[in-house]
Amino acid sequence: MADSFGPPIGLVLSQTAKTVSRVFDDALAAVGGSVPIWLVLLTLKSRRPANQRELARAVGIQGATLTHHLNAMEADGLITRRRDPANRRIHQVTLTERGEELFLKLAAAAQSHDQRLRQGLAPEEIATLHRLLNRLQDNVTAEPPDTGRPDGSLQCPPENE
Amino acid sequence: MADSFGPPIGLVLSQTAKTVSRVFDDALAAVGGSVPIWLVLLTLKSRRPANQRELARAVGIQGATLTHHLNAMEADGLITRRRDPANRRIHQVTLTERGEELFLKLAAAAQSHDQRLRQGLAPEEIATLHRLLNRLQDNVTAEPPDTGRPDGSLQCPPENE
DNA sequence: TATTGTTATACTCTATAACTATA
DNA sequence: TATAGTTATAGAGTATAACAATA
Repeated sequence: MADSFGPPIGLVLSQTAKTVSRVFDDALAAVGGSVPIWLVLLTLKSRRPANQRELARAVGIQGATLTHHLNAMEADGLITRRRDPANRRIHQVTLTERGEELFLKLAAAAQSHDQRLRQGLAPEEIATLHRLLNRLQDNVTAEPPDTGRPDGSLQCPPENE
Repeated sequence: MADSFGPPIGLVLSQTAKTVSRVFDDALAAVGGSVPIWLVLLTLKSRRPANQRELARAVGIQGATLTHHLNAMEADGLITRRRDPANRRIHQVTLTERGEELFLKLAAAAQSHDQRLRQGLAPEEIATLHRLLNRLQDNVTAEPPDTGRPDGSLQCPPENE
């Protein structure tokens, strides 16, 4: 593993993300939210997706998984789903007053979390970090080397037991 | 959120980690493993922890969670648990032949994954990435700012080295 | 009583497959 | 038949609380 130069970056990356995510989870939970809720609200506010599939894709989850979250959010009075009169298959997702309020709280928590993360880092360092992280993502999404799957479409017969 | 300078790094970090982790998961699954299994095997091989608590802490999970994984791994014939004659409370975890074999396969997959990740990145850039990621982790583990958790518990668990 | 680990239970996030309803 | 979304089900990973065994 430490073959080329140093510990596996994948390991460092996932451990860092795990630690940081837990703190973020706690911060969002402290004001009554969660990461999926935050991402859904953020996407609704910032991107105004035309339908749920688009929303799911933007959040990075499957449609059924999104439904799962939307059910909970609707039960909590954060959103409403109305059918589009023009195309009644489409459910238009809208934030309620409570949803807007929670969005603000979560946004504040997210921003505070981000400020904390940025402590002691110069803007150029942040930019470098972005660039390097994007590079990792590109490395892994483009051209599968051998064993992996590119976008999850192919199912390599696993040698699971 | 894009208040200070650019998109939240926490978001970029978690999205990158998610994408990269999924590819890594697939790579490990393709040879019959998983991330927790890999971390357990790797820790056993590299650190020879004295007991399960130490192992759990090194992997970054709770003791009960570790038991969960060890049960599955023992059922799969990857490890054995024997009581330490000197202190019969302690279960000594040892890799079986199959465990050693799987370790090698997972190590190869992990290394291949890591090489893929490093593509197009100079050693200095990798080093910079490590430094920046560690900084993020430190920022988040040291001195909690204010937003506590609802149950009032303290948040400084991992200490993942 | 303290320590080590297990069992029982449950939660969150995720996914796939089958289904309903529209078009 | 194709598209949008839901329901049903499942599985992985994690956690807490209560417990047993040992010291």
